[in-house]
Amino acid sequence: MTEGDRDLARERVIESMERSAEVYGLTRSAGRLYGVLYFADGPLSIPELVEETGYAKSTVSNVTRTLTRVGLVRRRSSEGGGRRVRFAAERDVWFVLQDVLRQYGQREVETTLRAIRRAESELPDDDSLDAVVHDRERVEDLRETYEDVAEVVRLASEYSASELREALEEYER
Amino acid sequence: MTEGDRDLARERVIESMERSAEVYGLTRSAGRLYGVLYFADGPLSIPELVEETGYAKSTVSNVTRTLTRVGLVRRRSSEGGGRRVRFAAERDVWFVLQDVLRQYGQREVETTLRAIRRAESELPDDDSLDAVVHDRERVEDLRETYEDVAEVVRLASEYSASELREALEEYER
DNA sequence: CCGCTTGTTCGGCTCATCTCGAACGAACGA
DNA sequence: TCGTTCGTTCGAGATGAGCCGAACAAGCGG
Repeated sequence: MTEGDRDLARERVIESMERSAEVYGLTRSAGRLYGVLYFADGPLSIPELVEETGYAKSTVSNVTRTLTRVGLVRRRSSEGGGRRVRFAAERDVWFVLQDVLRQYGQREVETTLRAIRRAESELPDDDSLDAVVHDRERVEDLRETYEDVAEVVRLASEYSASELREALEEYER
Repeated sequence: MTEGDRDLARERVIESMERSAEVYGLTRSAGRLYGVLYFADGPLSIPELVEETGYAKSTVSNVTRTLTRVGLVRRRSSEGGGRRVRFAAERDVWFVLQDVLRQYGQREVETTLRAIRRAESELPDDDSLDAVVHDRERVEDLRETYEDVAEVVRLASEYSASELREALEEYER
């Protein structure tokens, strides 16, 4: 029966989305909801998602909100005049990953970089103390690496996946 | 007093390491332990780490093990013949990030890719069913993007931070 | 106006995780 | 040999997150 095969294949992918969601700091339920929406024919309402996933209505409501907030899902409110809210998955996966890169990667790296720079500027200038010189070197190393990383993340979030791939494949050290 | 300033600056950086640790799926204590080791003059033993961080001995024991397992810390066992175990931070931050990229990023992406490919091959060939064609397209899109991503992660984990930066800065679309 | 459906919010339950203290095994020095 | 120090392991307590059911607000149709 091909219907069962299709469901099985779909289920496999959705399960891997559950795992991915955890990696990105979301819940497994968020991964599943996104997966169901990803394969859905059109936007789905909350009751439909409840039917499809088995989660409680309140869970679906909360999770869809966070999914919407982080940009993985678009909220198509009240199409057709009804009060019914419908959700559609952002199906461009690279776009989603770019968003993660910006919202998590970039923010995280730049926050760290700020902390490092601030620490560096607050270190006393006393070059006679070995301990201070020692710390200064350590912090400097950190800063240099993080500056590179921040720039890499920034640039990476501006290219498409295939462009990135090309850029790295063409690069000769 | 410059001693206080130095401690403050160090504390700032360590706190940002605590946050980073959380992002990488570790605990705050792991971030702090790593930070203390990062600035330490030499390898530290567990009692010294207890003294420095205020954590219980058992906590330090457990956390240092996971830090060692993921490669952020090296275990210098029994130097000088003593039973005392000493820990040293892997101070090359980019090396650490590369490891994260490989162990988490690459593994995660490739696992997902495998799941997608498997799903694709298990989808029935029945082209008369719209639903199947529909799913096949969806899965194909996923696969193409993830193939690019997997390659990008693989390549990225082979270059240094500055090389990566250069590769992206030089790239003209 | 009333019933029905939809979506949100709130409190509570469960389960996992982090941390601790205590107990234990091991090695070293006196 | 005995006491001390070090590192690991175990069970327990606390904290937080995820999920649920119930109650509530908001529209819509009869």
